[in-house]
Amino acid sequence: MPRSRSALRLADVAELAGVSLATASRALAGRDGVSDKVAEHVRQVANQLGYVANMHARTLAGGSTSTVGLIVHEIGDPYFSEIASGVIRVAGERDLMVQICHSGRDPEKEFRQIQTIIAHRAGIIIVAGSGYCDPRAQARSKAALTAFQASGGRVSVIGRHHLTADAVLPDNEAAGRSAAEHLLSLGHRRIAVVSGPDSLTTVEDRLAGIAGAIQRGGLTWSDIPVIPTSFTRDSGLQATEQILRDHPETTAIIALTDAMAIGVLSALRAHGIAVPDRISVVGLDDVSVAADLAPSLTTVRLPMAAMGELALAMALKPQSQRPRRKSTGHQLVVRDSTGPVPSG
Amino acid sequence: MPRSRSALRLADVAELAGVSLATASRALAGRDGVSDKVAEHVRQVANQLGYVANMHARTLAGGSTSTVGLIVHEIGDPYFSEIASGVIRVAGERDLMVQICHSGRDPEKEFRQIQTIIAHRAGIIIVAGSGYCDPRAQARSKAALTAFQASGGRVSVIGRHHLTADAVLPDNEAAGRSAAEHLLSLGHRRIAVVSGPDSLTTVEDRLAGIAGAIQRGGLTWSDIPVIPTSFTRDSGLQATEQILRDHPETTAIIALTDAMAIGVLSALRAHGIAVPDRISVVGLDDVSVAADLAPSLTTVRLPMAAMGELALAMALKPQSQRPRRKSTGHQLVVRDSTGPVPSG
DNA sequence: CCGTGTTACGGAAGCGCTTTCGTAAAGCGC
DNA sequence: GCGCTTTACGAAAGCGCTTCCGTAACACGG
Repeated sequence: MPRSRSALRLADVAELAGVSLATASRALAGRDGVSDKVAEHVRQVANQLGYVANMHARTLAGGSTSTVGLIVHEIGDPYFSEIASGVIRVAGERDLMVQICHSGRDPEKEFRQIQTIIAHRAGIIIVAGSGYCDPRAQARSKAALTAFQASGGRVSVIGRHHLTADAVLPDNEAAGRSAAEHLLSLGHRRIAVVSGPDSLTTVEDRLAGIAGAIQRGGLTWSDIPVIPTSFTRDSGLQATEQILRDHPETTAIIALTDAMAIGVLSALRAHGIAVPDRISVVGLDDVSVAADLAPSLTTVRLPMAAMGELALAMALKPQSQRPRRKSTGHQLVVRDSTGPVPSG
Repeated sequence: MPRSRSALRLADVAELAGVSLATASRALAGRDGVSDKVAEHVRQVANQLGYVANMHARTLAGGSTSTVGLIVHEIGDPYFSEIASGVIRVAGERDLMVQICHSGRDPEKEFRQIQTIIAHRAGIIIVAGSGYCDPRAQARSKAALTAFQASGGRVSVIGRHHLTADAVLPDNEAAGRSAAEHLLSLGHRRIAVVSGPDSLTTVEDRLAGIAGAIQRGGLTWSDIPVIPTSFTRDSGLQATEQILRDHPETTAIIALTDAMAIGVLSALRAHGIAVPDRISVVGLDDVSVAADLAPSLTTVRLPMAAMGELALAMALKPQSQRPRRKSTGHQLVVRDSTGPVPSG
């Protein structure tokens, strides 16, 4: 698309204010070397003219970059839109722009998006969402981000990645453990897990937490049916069909994300199976609708918006010697979808 | 934040390829005036070096802008995140970046965000979400956007605004009518409306549709309790409390958005009121969880993602003589939250 | 063989800003 | 009053790219 040329340049402001370009620039940037009187005058003229500096020129000239790139799987997914909301909120406070793009959980596409963001000379790149268990999947992205950091860019990631960058780490393992322990404490022994793509670290970690709890509960992890699918409602639904067919004795289902848990509930409702009387369901994430489902969903809350805020806040600080890592809390939220194991 | 200086410039590529800056630029832009052989060679060198052009320099130099600004109320709101998803999808196909910011439904903040987007020299600005009934509320935004268009920028809005720009118009009035007619056809006569801020055109339009249907149904619009609140779940919840208190004979509630309808359902559940046996509930929008609530929510579907796609698609076409306006469809989706008026 | 197009490329002028450097004016002690 | 530093400002050099213009090199018809 064609460039939009706003005729209004700093030169116009300078001329009208009767000062030089340099002085005008300094005045507007709030830099010193200009008397308060002149500075104020320039600012007034600029304001009155409705002048807005050209970011491109400003950045090119060696000023500062004021955009942050955010890569999410898909902004329509509540998990990511809540993270984005946190990022945008913090960005708004600092007058930064947030550029969002979709990775579609495709390492290749993710790489291309990173390239684009770098081309746009963002100062900060935030990668939200799970990393890949196989380091090779993200090798190119990693190289690009490392180069980006080497040249002064800041990177922070949300979730476990094979990247040397500041990281916000949702405690997926503890969250998984928490979900499993909750079911165990209710007496459930026949538990099934609706899992996600096993290439993702998030899946790996959550499963690890669940496995740990299961074993500590005296059960054998390998006896537990784990259905790998994708992180969507429909996958949850289909996985549930499979569980009902292959493991009819199941009394509790853990879905690795709330999105899938919604599908699980939907499938159970379609089959007329009472929740939690016959089967208990627990999710992970606590997306905002979890409380409004019926039965309301027992889940483990991860503070998505806060994670977004934190990720940007970390990136805004100067790079530290070694990458910072902040774990977020998690919190079991018991609602109506879980109950004691059915007697009999 | 400091600028990230990638040492890699087009000059480096040109030198390594043994051509001039001009030729290198042309080769990479795919412009003609370069032999295929040389062009291919330059492209290869660039690729191998991992060169990515500096957008700022490119834009400054009179190239084209490749960013679109999107203003939403709040990206965490499913209504807007679905719109954003559509915008980002189309943008991705064209290698455009999408900058998202929050207006918070505050005209002043909206104006500031527009300024920022303009400063970033976006070529396209998309304003999503309701306009304000009072033209003065958006006067400054309007002026800024008009100037933006005058200087070659493209603007499209989603929802009815007092702006001369291409518009995607969700048919709010018809949607409202549809919701009301559905309840009337089920025999409901004692209907209450959970409304939103009456400063918004969306509210005005949806109410108008409802009012029309009500009157055509032989009822008096002014007899219908309309509770103005804000567009949130919690407002829906509180409004419902008020309805139950002040209008206990109500048999059906229309919530102007699904978010509020979720709150309505929640309040009714808390009071142990059967839906739809005692009270029917209908929402508007059809956000993706509407189908998974229990009872699943009868609502009127607006194609949010498609609206986002359309808005960007329109803006990508050259400006037309008179602003284009595209109405979107709407579709009543009958689910379990509505039923015949209780006998007795 | 000359004039005229045509093609392929290089030189160089900006795009609008920041920033370094230079300089005039002002302030200071003696 | 003279030299010194300090302050307030202007001139000009880029930042990395696109694009206008100029110029060889070559092909063509007459």
